Formats: sequence, C-alpha cells, structure tokens
Amino acid sequence: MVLISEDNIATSQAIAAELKENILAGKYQPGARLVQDELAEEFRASRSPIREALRMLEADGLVTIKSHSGAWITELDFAEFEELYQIRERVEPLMLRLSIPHLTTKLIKELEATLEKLNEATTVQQFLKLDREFHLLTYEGAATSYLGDIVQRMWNTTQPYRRRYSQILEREHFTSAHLEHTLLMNAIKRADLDDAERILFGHIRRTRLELKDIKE
Amino acid sequence: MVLISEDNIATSQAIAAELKENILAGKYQPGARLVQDELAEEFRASRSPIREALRMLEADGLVTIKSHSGAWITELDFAEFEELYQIRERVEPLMLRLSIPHLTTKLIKELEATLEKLNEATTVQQFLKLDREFHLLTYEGAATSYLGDIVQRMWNTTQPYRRRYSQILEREHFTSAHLEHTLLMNAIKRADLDDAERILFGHIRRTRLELKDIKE
DNA sequence: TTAGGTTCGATTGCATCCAATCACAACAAA
DNA sequence: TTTGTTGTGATTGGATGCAATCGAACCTAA
Repeated sequence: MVLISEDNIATSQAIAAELKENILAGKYQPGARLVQDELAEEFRASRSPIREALRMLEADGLVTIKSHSGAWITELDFAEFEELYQIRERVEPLMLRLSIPHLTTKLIKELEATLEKLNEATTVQQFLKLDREFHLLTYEGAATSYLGDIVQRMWNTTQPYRRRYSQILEREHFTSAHLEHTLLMNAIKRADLDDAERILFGHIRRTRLELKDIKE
Repeated sequence: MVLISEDNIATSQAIAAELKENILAGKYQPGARLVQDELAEEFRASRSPIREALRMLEADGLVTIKSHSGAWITELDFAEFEELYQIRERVEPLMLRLSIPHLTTKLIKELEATLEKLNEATTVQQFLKLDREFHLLTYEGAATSYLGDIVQRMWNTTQPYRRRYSQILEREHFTSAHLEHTLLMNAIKRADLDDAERILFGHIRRTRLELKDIKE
C-alpha cells in the first residue's frame, strides 16, 4: 500500500529541477552556454534526459534553445525586462485577488513572520530572497492552474536581473518597498481586494520605473 | 549567398508545427491520447523527434504530459477556462496598448477588411475564425517577446472550447460582439489607448460571463 | 460479491550509435 | 585589407534497442 503517491519522477525531471535550482541560485550567468555532453557528464546520465530537461526549462523561460546550435541561459535586454514587469503589473494583482479569500490564518501568520524578517534584512541578498518569498506566499491561496505558472515563470526569468540591478538601487527604494509591503499586508488582513490590487500594482510599477531611471 | 536565413528547421519542430495545426483544427478531441509510436508512424519519424515535439506543444499548453504514462490533448474544465479568460482580460488590453502606436496604415486597412468580413459571417465556424484573426491582428504592432506568446497560448488552449460553447450562444451575444468590435476599431483608428483598453476588457469580460451563464 | 494482490502486454524513458549541421579558421581571390 | 569559399572539428538531431513503469485484466481469499 502506497500512502503518498510519490509520482515516480523521471530522471529528466530530476535533472530539470536541479538545473533550475542552479540557475536561480546564479550558478550560471545569463547568456552562458549549456553543452549537452557536459551536462550529461555532470549528471551522470545520457544526453536524452538532458535534452528533455532543457526543453522543460525552455518552457519555464530559463533556457533558450536554438535549433542545431545549442542552449543558453535566457538573457534579457532591458526592453524585455520592462515588458515582463508590465505583464506582472497586470497579472499579479489578479492572482492576489484570487488568493486572498482562501488564505488560511496559518498562512497569514507565516506572511507576517516573513514580512518581519524582510524588514530586518540587512543585505541585498537577504532582501531579494525574502521579497520573493513574501510575494509568492501572498499568492498561495489562489488555486490556479495557469496563472501560477505564468507568475512563477516571470519571477524566474527576471531573478538574475533583480539581483544585478538591486545592487545599485538607492536606499529610498527599500524604504518605499518597506512601506508598500506593510500596506499590502494590512489590506490582505482586511481582505480588501480592491485596495490590495491597487497597492500591488503600484508596488510593481514603481519598481519598474525606478529601475528604468537607473538605466538612463 | 543565402538571402532568407531559412533557419534550418529541425524535423521535431516541423512535427510540432503540423501537430499544432491539427489540434487547433480540431482533429483531436480534448482529452484524446497521443501515443508516441502512432505519431512516429504517422510522421514517418522515430520517437525521438516526436517526444521533443510533444514537449514543445506542452510548452504551448496544447498537450499535457504525465511521466511514465503518456500525453493527452489538454483538457480544460470550466474553472480553468474561466481562469484563462480572466487572465486575458488583464493581459490583452496591455498588448493592445503596446500595439496601437505601431500599427501601420496597411495593417489598419487589413483590420477593417477583416472586420467587414466578420460582420458578414453567417456560420459560427466563420465567426470564430475571423474573430481570432481580427483580435490577433490588432496586436500585430506590439513588438513583444513574451506577451505575444502568453496571449497566443491562451487563444490556442481555449480554441476547442470556444468552438464548443459558441454553438449554444444566443443571437444577442453576436450582436454585442459586433458592436464592441466596431467600437474597438474606432478607438484604434483614433489611437485612443485608454478607450481601446476599456472596450477590450469589457468585451472579454462580457463573453466570459455569458459563457458562465450558459453553464448554469 | 468485493477488496487486495499478481501477472503481463503496452507504452514510455533512457543509453548508445550514427548522421546532419553549424561555427570557425585557414585559405584564395579581388 | 576585405570578401568569399572550403574544409574540419565540435555539437546537436535522430534512429534504434533495451530497461523501467504503468494499468488493466485476471486471479485469490475472505
């Protein structure tokens, strides 16, 4: 009798998962080449599951495949980065709206704990990690099948760039973020859907514009 | 000297493209099983490119793969269908906004021609085909790298269901659509971004709600 | 009858080998 | 120099064979 249906994961999926971790952790630079043979050796597998894993990561937006040529860590120019933020502005408020009514008290406590740690973060590293954790937690209540994928994908592909750009952000940015996070938390606790949407929209939009300023 | 860089397409890509056409044309019912061996025979290829093609279609949302089990034409329950429409409401107005400023006069003429044909459509088949054509054309000016994929993906996966549900829509629905399309066309010609966004949002939303009514 | 276990055919997943393609360097011609 | 051509090594793409896995029918025992 099997209690937990462990869904016998294929090795291609395991490889994809591990590669994904590595990429998100910043092991590879955007634009870095991924050679099938090298990966095969690294993961002690043949090239077949590697190829499949690369296709999966392509679907996640982490890797870009060019036929007969190779695979690279996805690289964004600033226009693409900006585009992704514009999509986030539209899409994440919807996800938040769908999530809030189903947030359990346990999740809300978790959220508050994360927010507290986020406010005490001293390094940019910590800030980014906890910021991601906080926002994705606010979406936890949304039982979606597509929206969640889209949102995750955008957080994934923009990850290396958030890291890169955040280094040069002014202190002001972080205090604004801090205030907005607190407002968002309150709106969530009040279950005020419209207000929460509006705050989140503004939060993402402001970040986009500040990053754009840096670029110019 | 090669003038058109024909980007030597791998057979896996060709297979993916053809399969995609078939699926969108309704050759397979949602939920239909896709067996690798059968497809391999049909396309006179081995299973390797078939597997890759299936992964690509999975990324397009057209196919759902379950490990060690098989691939099926993606099937949506009504909740998922509704979710996709809610995403469309948020995302397509953005795409329209990014598109309008770059629409050439040639494209606008094409749009008007399509709209005219759309208004004269007599069968549901024709209506669906031209409706898709019209809307996707309005986005043609947007030079996006991600948004376009997302939007296309949603039109793709909901295609069989639009076909199914449209059969039972009231005449009223089509007259509303007709009016909204005309308003949209005018807003586009005026390059009135806000108005265009609003009309499109309402258009998608109304469709979603009418389809929901049918279901109940 | 029904719940649980077992077997077996069908199908997917992976490894290996060979073919196709590309990128780059070396060379030739203007 | 610059442009075009040709070869060659590295790498990806595809075919094939075998192993792993699933699920459904069949059996067994209560």
